Amino acid sequence: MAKYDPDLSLLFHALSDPTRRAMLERLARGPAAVTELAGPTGLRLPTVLRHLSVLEEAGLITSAKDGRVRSCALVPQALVPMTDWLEGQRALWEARLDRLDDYVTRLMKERER
Amino acid sequence: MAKYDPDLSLLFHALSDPTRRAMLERLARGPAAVTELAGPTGLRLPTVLRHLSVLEEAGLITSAKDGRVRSCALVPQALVPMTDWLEGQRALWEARLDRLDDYVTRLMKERER
DNA sequence: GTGATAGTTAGAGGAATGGCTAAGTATGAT
DNA sequence: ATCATACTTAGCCATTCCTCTAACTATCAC
Repeated sequence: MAKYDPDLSLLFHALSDPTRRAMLERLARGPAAVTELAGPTGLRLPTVLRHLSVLEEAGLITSAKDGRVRSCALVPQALVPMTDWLEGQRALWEARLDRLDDYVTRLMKERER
Repeated sequence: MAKYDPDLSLLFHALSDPTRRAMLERLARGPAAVTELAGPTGLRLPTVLRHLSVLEEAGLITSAKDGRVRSCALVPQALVPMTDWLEGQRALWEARLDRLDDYVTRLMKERER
């Protein structure tokens, strides 16, 4: 089992860091240069660059250099594999929740007698 | 910025490992004991236990001991914070995609003249 | 109580992560 | 040509992660 899906792992890992999520939230308002993304984080540039490369390797952002400025932007479709997986799970999990409800309900009815 | 939301970080981190995702997928088919979860992974028990505790600390599963067997089960609502965040982002990202489309369309119309 | 079963705890080791400084390169402005 | 800006690269350090072995505890079955 557990044939590993590098895509999902990279994606979930990329989102597991609050700094990176904050960067994505900033980028949701439009493309931005590296320095601009660094600003609110309080982190040094090399550190920020590492975070950006994690995001880029996960396919969540693209970046291109224009003159001496590197501009970063979201890759909108990038969330799809994750939302698909979560959606699939949610469906199954809720089915289980229903069965649990049934079970509890049945238990309580037993008690009432 | 980046006021950190430990919840989301724990959740995304928990899902970033293929072994843990496989365990969740197994649990989606119903509760299971530790040894049963360990089986398909090929990992040693202490390793499996560590994965389970990551899942449990993220709030994705619960476990309870009955006799000498520990039974693990999903916590169905646990995915909600993640899907909420992703849904919020998706909305913003797609808005950006629309604007990009607009932009490209406009560019192409300019070219046509 | 003996032995097998199902976890559990403690600890070690190597790789990956997240942060830094220091020193580089490339480009725009004067 | 000089200087400031905007990254970029290289390397260090502490911590966390994933996995293991070895030894332990707690049931259950005889």
